Amino acid sequence: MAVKRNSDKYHQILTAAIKVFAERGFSQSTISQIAQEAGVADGTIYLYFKNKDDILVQFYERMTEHVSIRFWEAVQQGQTALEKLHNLIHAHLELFQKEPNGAIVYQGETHLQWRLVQEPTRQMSKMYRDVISKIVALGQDEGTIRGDLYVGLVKRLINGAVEEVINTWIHTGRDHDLAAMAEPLVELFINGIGTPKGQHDTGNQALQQLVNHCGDMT
Amino acid sequence: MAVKRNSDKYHQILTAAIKVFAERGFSQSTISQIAQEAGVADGTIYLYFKNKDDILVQFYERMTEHVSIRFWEAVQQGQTALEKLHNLIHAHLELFQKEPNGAIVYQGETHLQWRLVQEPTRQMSKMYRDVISKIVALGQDEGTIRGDLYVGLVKRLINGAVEEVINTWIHTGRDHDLAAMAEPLVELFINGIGTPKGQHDTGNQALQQLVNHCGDMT
Amino acid sequence: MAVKRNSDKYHQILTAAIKVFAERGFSQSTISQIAQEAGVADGTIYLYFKNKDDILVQFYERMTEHVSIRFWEAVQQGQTALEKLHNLIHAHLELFQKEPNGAIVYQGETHLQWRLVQEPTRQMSKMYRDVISKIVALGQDEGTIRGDLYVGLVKRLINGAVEEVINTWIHTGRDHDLAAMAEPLVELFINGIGTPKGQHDTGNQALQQLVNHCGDMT
Amino acid sequence: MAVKRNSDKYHQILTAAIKVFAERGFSQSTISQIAQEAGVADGTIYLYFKNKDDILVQFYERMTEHVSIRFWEAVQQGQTALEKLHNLIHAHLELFQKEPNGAIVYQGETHLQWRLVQEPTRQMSKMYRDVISKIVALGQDEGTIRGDLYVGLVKRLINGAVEEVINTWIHTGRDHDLAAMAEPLVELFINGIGTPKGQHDTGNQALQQLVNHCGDMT
DNA sequence: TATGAATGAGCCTTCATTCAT
DNA sequence: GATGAATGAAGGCTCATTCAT
Repeated sequence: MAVKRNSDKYHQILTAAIKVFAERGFSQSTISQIAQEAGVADGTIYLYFKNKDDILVQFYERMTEHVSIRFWEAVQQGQTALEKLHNLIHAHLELFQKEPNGAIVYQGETHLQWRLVQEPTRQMSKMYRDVISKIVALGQDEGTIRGDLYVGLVKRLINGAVEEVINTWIHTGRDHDLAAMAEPLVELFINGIGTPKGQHDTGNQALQQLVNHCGDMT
Repeated sequence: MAVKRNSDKYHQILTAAIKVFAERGFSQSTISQIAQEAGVADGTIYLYFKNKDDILVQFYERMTEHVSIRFWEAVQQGQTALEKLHNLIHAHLELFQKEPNGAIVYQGETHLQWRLVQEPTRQMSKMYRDVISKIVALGQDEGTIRGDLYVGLVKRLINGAVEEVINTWIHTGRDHDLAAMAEPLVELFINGIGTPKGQHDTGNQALQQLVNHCGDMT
Repeated sequence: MAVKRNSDKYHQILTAAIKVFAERGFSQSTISQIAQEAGVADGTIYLYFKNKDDILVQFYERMTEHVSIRFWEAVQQGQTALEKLHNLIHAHLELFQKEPNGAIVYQGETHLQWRLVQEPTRQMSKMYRDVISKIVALGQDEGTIRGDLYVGLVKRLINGAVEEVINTWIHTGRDHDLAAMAEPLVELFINGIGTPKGQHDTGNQALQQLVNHCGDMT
Repeated sequence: MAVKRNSDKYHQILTAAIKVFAERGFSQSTISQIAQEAGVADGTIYLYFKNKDDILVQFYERMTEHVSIRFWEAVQQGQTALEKLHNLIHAHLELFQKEPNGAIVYQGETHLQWRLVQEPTRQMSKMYRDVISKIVALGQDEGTIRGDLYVGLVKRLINGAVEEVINTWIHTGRDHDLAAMAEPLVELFINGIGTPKGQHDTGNQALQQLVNHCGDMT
């Protein structure tokens, strides 16, 4: 344990572990498989990690930190709310596209290893919410984003949709360009799937009622 | 195996298993824990299920079938596309709210036990896509849903958002009314988070460009 | 246990058990398999047999008794020692040819289930020795069988050869006529594989010494 | 599995296993018993053997090879057919006397674990037949062994008798000198149990007929 | 008598973890 | 630091046996 967490071996093992976890799932992966993938002896792993769980935990901690930095960075590089939102989603997709193993593990094990990764997951969730919150506020200032939004729900809408896009990508052979989905996604978030409002009189009272009613939430 | 799959014991064991799986994850759950929870002997489980995997598989098969029926039912009970969409999402949320353990297992193990539940998962995904597809087509006929939509993405948007809402509910103690989230969700899907289009001149050219560009997808 | 050991069910089960034992070996056979083969419920077996071991034990007891009777009968139907010997071996081969499952179980499990079948096996061995002993004595009286024989060894010679012939028959698909091997076997027992003694002067002193030396045993 | 098959531990475990198998039979033996007998942990066995079956298989393979070498060696050290036959049988008895556990397992499990040890058993059988075949041919050249023999049957005669002698030895406390049985056995094989042919006129026509008839086989 | 669902002890096997080298 | 043989606890699964019907 006195071994530095930045040595080559450390990263070698962590990378190998994530690859194995991605292929077989955390519980179905064995220390031996990780050791073999990393090209080290089984025992060596215990010089860098407290135990098997610890590998996952350290991955989550690093992933959370890495993602946080990258997301804030992406958001800052946009001027308008819309640009920021686009950059956020693009960064999200790009990151997971570049590190598909990390993506698989991150998205797959989050729910199952809840106990282990509770804390990093909470941080990640909070960070995402803060980012969205900031973008929404800016957009509202700009007049490009509606004022009557429940940010918590918007965060779930965006995060859920993005993760579902990533999941589909993972399970369909990862052949298409994931990052390219950022634009159509943003467009859907902004405009919705309904016909432009105010442009025509829908005459459909029930729909208007439902939509109006739905819009009450703040 | 010669024992009926509709007996009391069968459901007793399946229910117990789902509860245990929800609490500890499939891989961390033991047959003994399930047996204890079900109030039967370990060996009894093997009179109703081929092996541990089979419990999960049978749960998925039943869940898929149940959900399919329920979703189509819900959609049929709506007149307009909007009503149908609302009913679908409400049914989804309500179902998982009523059976939180099933929800946890279903959403949690899908990715990890991919090998085992591949087929049911594919069916479920296809069913969801078909439902969305039908609603979108109807809405386009009605003039309430945009014509320039990529249904695959819409499905991911809606499904992802709904599942994220469920996940959040699961991980926050399940205290609020999950089904009540249907209306605000639908409203977001329909109207998006942007300000009503055409009502004001945004003056922000970059945004318009981005949004316009995004809108190209068909 | 109060159930008669001569009812139809009893024989039905015993026959089924021997068939299953012959196919899979005693240890690899299950009560369920036997029950299925016999067309009865698992529990029914325990009305006729104390436990699984008891099935084998009762088979051995019956087999031993049956074989004893048959062998003595065969021997009595011969006049000369040679005829008796031939009849014995023919009966042995014929019996096992008619009941190959019994043969397989009898020959296969004898050594392995030694503890269980010790007593019947001892009886069988003793009976065989007695039969051979009687035949040898008669032959010596007749002048057709050598006087300088160690009966214990003769019994092993004959019994071993016959059982090996049966084993080979079992493991080669049981296609040839087993009982027909009686005559050539007897001929070998009587005349040996050496050239007729006294007919030629072997000139090979070492051989004569060895054979003479061997002949010392009484 | 990556562990050498010639290490001390390997032999330690194999020896222990054969001892346990000899005492209780293969099916009734447990890995724990073997581990305890070998003085290792249960898991250690799986570093050297794929599974329980593999222990038996490896034993058979080694036994077959060892026996083959030893038998051919013994045969080569004899000059005449008779000497060779004697050496073969003596080697057989001596080998099994020195390793009684191996003998018990080898003779006992051959039939029952047929599936597992089919191949080694076939090799052993073929080897034995080849050895006998060679000896018989030599003896016929020398004029010491009859010309009208069916080698297959001779092999069964000799092998069966020798194995029966070994079995009896095993089941009678192994107190007498097994190897010493080689000479009387050979003498019986060569001369048979009948009175010397041609020395006296047996007057018993039926016997002569039978024996003559039997002798027809080639 | 007959049934067969239920039981639970016991076994094979895996694998995280340790430690002597 | 690095190794990998050794450990042994734990889990999935089987199956002989029982017993309520």
